[in-house]
Amino acid sequence: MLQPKKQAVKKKERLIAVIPSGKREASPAAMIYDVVRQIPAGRVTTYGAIAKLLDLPNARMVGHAMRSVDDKGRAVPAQRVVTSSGRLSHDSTGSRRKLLIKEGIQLKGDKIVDFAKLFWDPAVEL
DNA sequence: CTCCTGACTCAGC
DNA sequence: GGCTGAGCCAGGA
Repeated sequence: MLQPKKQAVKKKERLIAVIPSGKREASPAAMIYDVVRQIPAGRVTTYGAIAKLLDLPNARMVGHAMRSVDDKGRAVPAQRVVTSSGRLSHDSTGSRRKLLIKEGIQLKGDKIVDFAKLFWDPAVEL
């Protein structure tokens, strides 16, 4: 999947500890929001990484969670979440791309330059 | 409650 | 590197 992975250690427990009590595993979406919110500016992660961290069988729900959040106007940096190929998906107006660039991330078209270096692995960093 | 859709990913060509 | 098809689930209608 991803090369820069140092150690694919599951730190689910640790992550959950960071999540405000009350949410927990009430709904997978809630945990996803928390993870995404912890992505530092200037770094990016993938749907798959998050899905793996939370032991979700498919990364699709991560995207759906983002979508829902977006509709709700939630404060979640969805622009820092990309596909496993390091590309932006469904960047309707290119607004996400702009945000990333503003954070110092270089993009070639819809693909992230040095994706491997900018990749932020929640399982390792968290 | 059932059906449909979809911010994805992986294996195969 | 790119395209195609299939699998996976949650949330909305």
